[in-house]
Amino acid sequence: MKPKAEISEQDAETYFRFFNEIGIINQLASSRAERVLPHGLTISQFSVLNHFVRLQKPRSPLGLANAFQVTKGAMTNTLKQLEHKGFVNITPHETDRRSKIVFISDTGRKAHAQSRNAMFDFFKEIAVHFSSDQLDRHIADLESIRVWLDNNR
Amino acid sequence: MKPKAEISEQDAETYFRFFNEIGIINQLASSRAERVLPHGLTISQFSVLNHFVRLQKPRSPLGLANAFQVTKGAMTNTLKQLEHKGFVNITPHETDRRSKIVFISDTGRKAHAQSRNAMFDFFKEIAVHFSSDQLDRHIADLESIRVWLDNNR
DNA sequence: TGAAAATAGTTTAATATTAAACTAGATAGT
DNA sequence: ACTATCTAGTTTAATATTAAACTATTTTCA
Repeated sequence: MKPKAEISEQDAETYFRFFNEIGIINQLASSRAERVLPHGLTISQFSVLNHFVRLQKPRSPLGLANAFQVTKGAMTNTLKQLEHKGFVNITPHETDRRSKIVFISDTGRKAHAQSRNAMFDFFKEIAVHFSSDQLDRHIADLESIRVWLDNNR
Repeated sequence: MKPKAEISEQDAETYFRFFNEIGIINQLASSRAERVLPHGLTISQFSVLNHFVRLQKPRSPLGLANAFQVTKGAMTNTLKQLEHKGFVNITPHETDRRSKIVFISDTGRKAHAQSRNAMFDFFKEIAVHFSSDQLDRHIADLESIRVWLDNNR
């Protein structure tokens, strides 16, 4: 049995507001980001490109689905669109014929660079009002909450 | 022309991570909350009930849509389901025949009370690891970011 | 007062997502 | 080696959402 802390109505209100603010920020920031991204890229699609540019390694569809906490079906859809746009190459796995290997293409890299510029512009606008230091102060807590939620779902 | 701050790659990384953590937290917390809510209530539906219990005043569908930053169409859908479950009453506006007035019903209040208990249990689990004070420290900044995003979309 | 513009709500088509069923291929235990 | 189980990926049906078209009223103002 999991331990439970006692909390007051006040406390509950705080938790509720916290998740509420998070929900609205997510909605507003996502729709803004998708409006500035080129080639009709969604956040999901951009995230996959970004993953490859940062990690510099191919990955299976399932590996990507796990990395982004989405279902395999959702990743099938995202990859289908990236492939259709020519931004990733999908090849069969050498030995395991159930599996596939995905990697970013050269045009994909270009699209990623453009996307990053667009995001930069958005961030610059934010930066006028909220410094990266200011946001950085929140990240450690956000991360540990995210990890806890992930381990306790 | 909007002013833009100069930001570094590092800074951009911070902004990106911030919104990324927010996105994942939102996803995990929402799905967890919807799993514990009774009567198959979604977050959207619960939020509407919660609004009425806190504010104690009827409201038009459009007023609700604006309060929750969703489209009128989305609110039509949410209200249709709440009405179907018997949790809200929807009556025509006395004088303006384009408009409607929505208010929570008695069974709606009961469902809300149950929902609140379920949320409480969830919050209690979180509270073992993250105090309301700890989360409270983030709320002011989150709120001002939310407000800025809302005014600058 | 009458026409044009605005407002409230619904409907429609499109989209991203999930859970669950399904297919094909790999692995493990007897 | 055979069978049962597991794994990778796709497909399907359902859902919540948005933007845009549409209907019905109300308001504005010339």
